[in-house]
Amino acid sequence: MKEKELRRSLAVLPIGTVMKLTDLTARQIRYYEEQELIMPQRNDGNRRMYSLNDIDKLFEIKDYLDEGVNMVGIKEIYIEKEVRAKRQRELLKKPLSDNDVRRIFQNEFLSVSGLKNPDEPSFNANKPL
Amino acid sequence: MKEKELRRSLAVLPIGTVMKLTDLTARQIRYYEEQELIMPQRNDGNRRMYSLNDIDKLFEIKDYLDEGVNMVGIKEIYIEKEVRAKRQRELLKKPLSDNDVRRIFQNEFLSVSGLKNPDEPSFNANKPL
DNA sequence: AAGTTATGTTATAAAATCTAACATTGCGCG
DNA sequence: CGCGCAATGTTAGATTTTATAACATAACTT
Repeated sequence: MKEKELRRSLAVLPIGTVMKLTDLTARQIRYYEEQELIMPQRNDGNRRMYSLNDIDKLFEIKDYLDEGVNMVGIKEIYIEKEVRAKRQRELLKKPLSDNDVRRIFQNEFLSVSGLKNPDEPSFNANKPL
Repeated sequence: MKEKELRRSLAVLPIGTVMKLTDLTARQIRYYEEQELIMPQRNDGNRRMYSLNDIDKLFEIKDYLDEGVNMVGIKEIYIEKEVRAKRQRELLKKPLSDNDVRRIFQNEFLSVSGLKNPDEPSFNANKPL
């Protein structure tokens, strides 16, 4: 699946196409970039070029906004996501120790039972960080 | 797989992107269109917009040209291909009669044995049609 | 040698995008 | 209520990309 990942991350779409696909305005798309939610590449002439992954992310952003999450919240969500992804990558490298397994199991259990996961910082979009 | 087909046929790429992906010049890409080998869509502003299928086809065209096939030859190849595809679509609709099966088997046999397939018209790129 | 094919090159016009600034709208809050 | 900020709209002017069309050319065919 390395091939597919590469394709999805190829920056081949100009902003006009992205507008049509996502039903967002250029202003919105550039604003989300300003907020560092997406980082499109630039071509030789300084035009923004987007990948399919960028498209996916824009749809996600749209959904979050519809749900009432603000920019800061969305940023926070992606930071968390990245932290988790990195942790996951680490796990894939080294096999788990018994201790890791216990810790992971405990976290899972707490999450499922509806208790607060100590790893998941509380977050309120309307209160400043 | 209907979803994937749709995505592959979505016209989302401007010619600049296609140039980079295929390593063809704009002149070449437009010329192949003039020859009716590809038919990109146009956006509201009359700019050509290409799909992933178009990209695939351009790579194929490149390969044929490298092999020494000329435009007329490539056109012929695609006409044949389309005929076959259409026939295939028909087959998928109605179950085969015993006669169909025999005929198909025989054609397969002739092809594999290196004999001329009566269905495949002889074609010489350097002779006029 | 002349014609044809595939491609290069150039000029001119139109469309798409960029940045930056100012405008507007809706919402939380003292 | 009225202020302030967040998200988005709008506009202007510059730059880049693409379109069409015409003419040029190199390599083949005949």
